[in-house]
Amino acid sequence: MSTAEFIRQHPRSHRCNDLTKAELGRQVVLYGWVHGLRDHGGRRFVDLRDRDGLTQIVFKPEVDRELHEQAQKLRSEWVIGVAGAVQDRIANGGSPNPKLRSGEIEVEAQALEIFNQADTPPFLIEDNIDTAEEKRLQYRYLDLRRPAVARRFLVRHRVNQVVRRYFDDNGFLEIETPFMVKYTPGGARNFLVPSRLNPGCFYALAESPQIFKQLFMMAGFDRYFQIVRCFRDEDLRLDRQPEFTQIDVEMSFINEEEIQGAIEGLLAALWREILGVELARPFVRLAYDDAMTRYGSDKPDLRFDLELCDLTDEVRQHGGGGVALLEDVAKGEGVCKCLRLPAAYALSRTEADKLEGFVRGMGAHGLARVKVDKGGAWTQTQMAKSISEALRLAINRKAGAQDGDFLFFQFGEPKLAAMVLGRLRLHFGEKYHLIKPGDWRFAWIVDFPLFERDEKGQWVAAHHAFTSPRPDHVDKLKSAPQDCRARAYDIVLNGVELGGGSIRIHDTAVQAKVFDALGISGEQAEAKFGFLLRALRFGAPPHGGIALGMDRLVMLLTDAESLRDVVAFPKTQKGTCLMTDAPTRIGDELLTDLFIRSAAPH
RNA sequence: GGGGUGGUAGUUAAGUUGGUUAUAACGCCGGCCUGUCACGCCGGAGGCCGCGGGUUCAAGUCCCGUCCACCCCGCCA
Repeated sequence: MSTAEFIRQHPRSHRCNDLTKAELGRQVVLYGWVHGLRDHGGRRFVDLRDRDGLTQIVFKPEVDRELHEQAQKLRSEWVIGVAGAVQDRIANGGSPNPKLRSGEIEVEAQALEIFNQADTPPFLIEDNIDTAEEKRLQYRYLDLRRPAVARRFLVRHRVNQVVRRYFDDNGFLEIETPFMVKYTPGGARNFLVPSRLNPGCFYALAESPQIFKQLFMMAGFDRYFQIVRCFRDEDLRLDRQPEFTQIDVEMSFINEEEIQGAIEGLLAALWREILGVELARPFVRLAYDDAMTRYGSDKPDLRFDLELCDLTDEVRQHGGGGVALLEDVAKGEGVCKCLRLPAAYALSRTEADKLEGFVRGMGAHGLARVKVDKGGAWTQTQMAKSISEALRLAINRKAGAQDGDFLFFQFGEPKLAAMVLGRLRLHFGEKYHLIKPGDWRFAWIVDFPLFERDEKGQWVAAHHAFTSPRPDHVDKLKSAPQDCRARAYDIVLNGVELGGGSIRIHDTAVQAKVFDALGISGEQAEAKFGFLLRALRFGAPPHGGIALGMDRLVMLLTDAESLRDVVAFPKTQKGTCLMTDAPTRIGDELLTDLFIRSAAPH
């Protein structure tokens, strides 16, 4: 029988996970891949797999001798169709398999069609394999067959559907924005697309729909969302791909609370429908400064304590306490921060020494530490000997140091000191298993600075140039930019930044003041964002929005270790696709058509 | 651009101070097996030790370079 004939005579009736005792006695047709084979001579078992699950097929010589013979030829990953009867495993003299949804039944084969044979796959199509990711990416279509991997994409699909239904129910319009947009310098690097029709000109691939979604508000669309691909030509990380998906949202006539409420509603719907978990709302709000001070991060993992403390004041009051390392802090340069590891978490001296290398890898100059002894004395390092008693006692008091605790210190540049201890905190959280599974700690990080200094000391927008300052800070834009706070917010979950957004500037006068504070001239602003500024003058509603990292969301919902696990065809750290070999060199003839000459070394 | 980890049968790993024929498990191939589901038993095949150079009587092992993958910093509003 030909494939076409078999499919015509035996159209698929079920998927592998559909069959349970409810279908006993039914004639069914299943299509799928040979997942496993067990040959007992007189009984041949095949585990048939499709995207949903497994069903056991049994071939019996007394039912059809020829079919039973044919089954001997089957091999892993062959593609077959089977028609037969659903039977009770126990009644057939077997035993149920509690690991399978279909584990109480099996299908007694009465017709078999081999649609395709298969080479032996380079790795097993099973959940718990230990194969290098390199190999898995090279044969991604095989990796995607593995049930644990496939499951993540079924969840990803569910997320898409829940998001669409939620926003539709709440009056949001889903409208696409262009991928090929005008290049604007600053921010993330853009991928460029040459314009054949406009020699020497390039489009940029949109790093986000930011400006377009604001223009939707000016168009009066009021509430917008989009599940949209974004492109950034930056270095990759565990949680960063050059193309990624955002759930992009913008609303008019609202404030921070309304946007945050809408997103909390969305996340609650997702957690309810995907995980069956009811989230407590509203989420915690945490000021940026508090997050940095207490957790050393603007995306703190709130599932465990081990908070940092700031010792800058103590060090200054005691003039550095005779510790050479603290002299700069005492003179007013930089900060002194401390992480206390309670005695309950056993850390050997060797392990403590090794942490030095761990923090140096993050750019720290070193890791000063002491061990607290009885009565608040310090031991183990030079700093323990040289410090004045007064400062030592002051630090013990501030840090709450007890006998047997370790204290780890960072001095100097505030952000680096916070980051290093923040990462050390995460390291301890992991090392001592302080995180319990199934704990979802959402938080809104608020009161962000409006500006930050770039490497040249220039003030730049911390979020982006259209972020609204707090109304009471507009007067300080020029005089005290470091004190200006933005109407911006990040949503953080378990130490992962899920997304961020802001209330935008809708007032041309305020926008001009922000540009002025950023040192952007009227002409520069006009050249870069002229169309947006013009739109502001034609009746812009108060508006604001947010974008959520959709891939990261799925990563958290599926407990994936990497963003690559939830992207169907991800790129490697060098931005290549191991399956297709993209990107490739392009010949001169083709480049000539695009008016491009490559300067790459050959 | 910088720091780190790794690369040995199809896969995952072991491989001592440089030494004779490079091991194992799983997978694969052949045979047996009527209730398995990580089936079991018997037998077998399978290697450019990432690539290039160097040291040496001798290199999977030591040295230099390079490529690839991963983690981190910078970068990413």
